[in-house]
Amino acid sequence: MRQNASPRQDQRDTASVTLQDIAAHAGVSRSTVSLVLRESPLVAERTRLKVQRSIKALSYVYNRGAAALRGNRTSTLGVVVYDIANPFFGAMVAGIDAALNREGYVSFLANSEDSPARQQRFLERMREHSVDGILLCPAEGTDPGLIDTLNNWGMACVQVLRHVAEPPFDYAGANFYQGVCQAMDHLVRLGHHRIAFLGGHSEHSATCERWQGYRESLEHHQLPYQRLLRSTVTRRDGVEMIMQLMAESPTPTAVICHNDMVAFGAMLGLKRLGLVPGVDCAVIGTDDVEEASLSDPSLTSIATHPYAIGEEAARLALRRIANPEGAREQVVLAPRLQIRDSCGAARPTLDATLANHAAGTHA
Amino acid sequence: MRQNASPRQDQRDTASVTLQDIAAHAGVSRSTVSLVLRESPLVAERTRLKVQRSIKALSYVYNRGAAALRGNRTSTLGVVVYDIANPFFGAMVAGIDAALNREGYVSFLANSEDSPARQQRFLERMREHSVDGILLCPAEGTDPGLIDTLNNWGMACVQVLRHVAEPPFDYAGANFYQGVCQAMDHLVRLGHHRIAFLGGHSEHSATCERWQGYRESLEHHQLPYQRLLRSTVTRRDGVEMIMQLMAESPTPTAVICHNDMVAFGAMLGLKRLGLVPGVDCAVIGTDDVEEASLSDPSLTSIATHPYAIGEEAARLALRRIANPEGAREQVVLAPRLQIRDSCGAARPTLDATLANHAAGTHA
DNA sequence: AGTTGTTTTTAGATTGATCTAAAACTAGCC
DNA sequence: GGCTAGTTTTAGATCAATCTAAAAACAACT
Repeated sequence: MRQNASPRQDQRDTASVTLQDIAAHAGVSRSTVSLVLRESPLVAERTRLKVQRSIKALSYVYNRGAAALRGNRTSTLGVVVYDIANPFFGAMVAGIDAALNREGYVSFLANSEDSPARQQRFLERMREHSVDGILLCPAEGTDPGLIDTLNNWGMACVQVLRHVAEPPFDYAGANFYQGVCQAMDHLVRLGHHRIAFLGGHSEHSATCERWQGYRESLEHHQLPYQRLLRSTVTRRDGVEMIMQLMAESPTPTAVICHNDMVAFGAMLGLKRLGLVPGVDCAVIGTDDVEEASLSDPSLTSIATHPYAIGEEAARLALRRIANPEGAREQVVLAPRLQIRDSCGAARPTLDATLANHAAGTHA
Repeated sequence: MRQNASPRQDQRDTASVTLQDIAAHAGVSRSTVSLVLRESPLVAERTRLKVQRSIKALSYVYNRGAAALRGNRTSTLGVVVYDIANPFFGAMVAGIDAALNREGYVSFLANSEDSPARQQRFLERMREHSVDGILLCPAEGTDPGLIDTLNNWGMACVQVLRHVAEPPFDYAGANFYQGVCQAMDHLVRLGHHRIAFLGGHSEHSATCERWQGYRESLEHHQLPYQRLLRSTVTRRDGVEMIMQLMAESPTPTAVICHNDMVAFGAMLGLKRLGLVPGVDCAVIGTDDVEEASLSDPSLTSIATHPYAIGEEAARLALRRIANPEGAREQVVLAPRLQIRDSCGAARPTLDATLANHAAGTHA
């Protein structure tokens, strides 16, 4: 390919200008050019400039594949989420992308659709591509041993949002426990006594933490009413669960939802029943997605900051890659209760409505 | 690394079992093993089995980086979107992922945030990683020459949803023109005469196509009322635009929105004004995102099938990679008008409302 | 057995960077 | 000028695969 090195033909196989070519052009060795590229302090200022001029002149393109073969960094990362169509994950991926971009890293993305088999296939492919690390939102049913396996494969692995492995692991997520407690405190302060919790997959850490927050809060405030409905976490589930609850007796006066999708569903369900969210029943969501401020009524939500979680997870992965044997870290962001209209804090009619409901059931 | 080849130590640097090792174990040459891996018909059945047994026994991992260096396929693709937090793009990326996964390809994802500079940086990085192709939703303000540049770089480039280049190019998207015409026809059939169009960035192909559909449809149906509001395309924009329109005289009796987010905003704006979407003003969205069926009222929407577009775009890219000189293709999916409650088709009160409005203004 | 024609297999070069260890320069000093 | 110490530069091996062209194995014919 090099033999036809006519001086001006940079249109087709521009792609194959190599270190050797630069070296020849600048009158130095291949090794020197390599050092310049990697900004080594070893090379003298004069040669550095000379080489950089040649690099420009020949419009050289760094071949990361070749570099990765000899070196042991690919500057690539794998990202696994289980539902990329969910705007929460979209925001998280945007955060990951921004943080990696700053450091010259680039990421493969896979959507596991919560299938451990799909997840496994992707991870094996990542291994073939020798990524430096993995950001993993583990699919439901992921074997806890997977994290160790990944480490043995020589990839840094940061679990995000959910975790499945045994304690010393890298993790980035939100403090869901604390978030639910804040929401509970707020509702109790508003005078609610019958508070239900809607949704959650199964025994995931992220679900457990929320449920634990709910249960401990009930205990702490000595509330006897307890209603915890498990389900998948779509808008549709929200509709169905609220309808079920409202058919029971006594009905709850407030519900906290696993995420905002469920909360939107719950509000819609209330409307279908002719009830007013925030008046007849308070609704609090989790995540504070953009739509929360624009729904009717606007949704009170436990903000979990997906973009920031993505950034933190990416940064942690880069730290682990730089120092594989360092102590494992857990980055847990504090949530913030974003108060809006759906929990009725702003409505004067609420108290009366609550009193009404309460009268029908409890002493 | 090979020197300490103790027979049983497969825990740490398992990662470095190489073709050479397999060859030694199976008693054949490196070349033969390579042929087996690539499922070449040249190798005899017996040796093939023998080699495959050795591959299993040593738990070999294919090194795609090394293969890419010598060969000329990396089995990787770059995907550029401008807003991954938008569920529409989430669904599209899920479609891409599914289609690539089937063919053993894997994709780098970048979020350009509609910045041509960010987009450019990512594409240069992709070039360094020598991806086989790019799926590009061009950022606003992308230089039309970019597509040729990418082709000169030796990457297949498929534009998705928007296109900026001169005619012979690869593209996958929806027929937005046709979608808007369908919506217009439907509204006219319901008796609407004053139909506005809400939203659209600037001179993107995807926006132009919609506006053209709107304008030509007005002409075709000989409707004198024309109101086309440009804006970014968030829920908030929908609120603002509908409020502006409803303050004018005459007011529209129906609006078609650039996407579902704008439509949700428009419905919310109507409610804030004390009006009922689908009764006082019909609202039609575009995309048919999952939430459309669950809003209040449920939203009539021009379904554009993002998942399918993603799949088609990925498949087209793979075709182009297999045959770089083949004729360029445009895959344009037909939209389908998903009729629900927000355009009032189901409400008996609509006609009266329309008559009412019409009386106030026209002959 | 020798020739021909397939079918299999292989040695050795190649891809484009990095690494190691040594060589080639400097400058400073006796 | 010779010697040391420090700074720059470089040759050559290396990473793990693929490719090319030729060799080896085998079968089928005279």
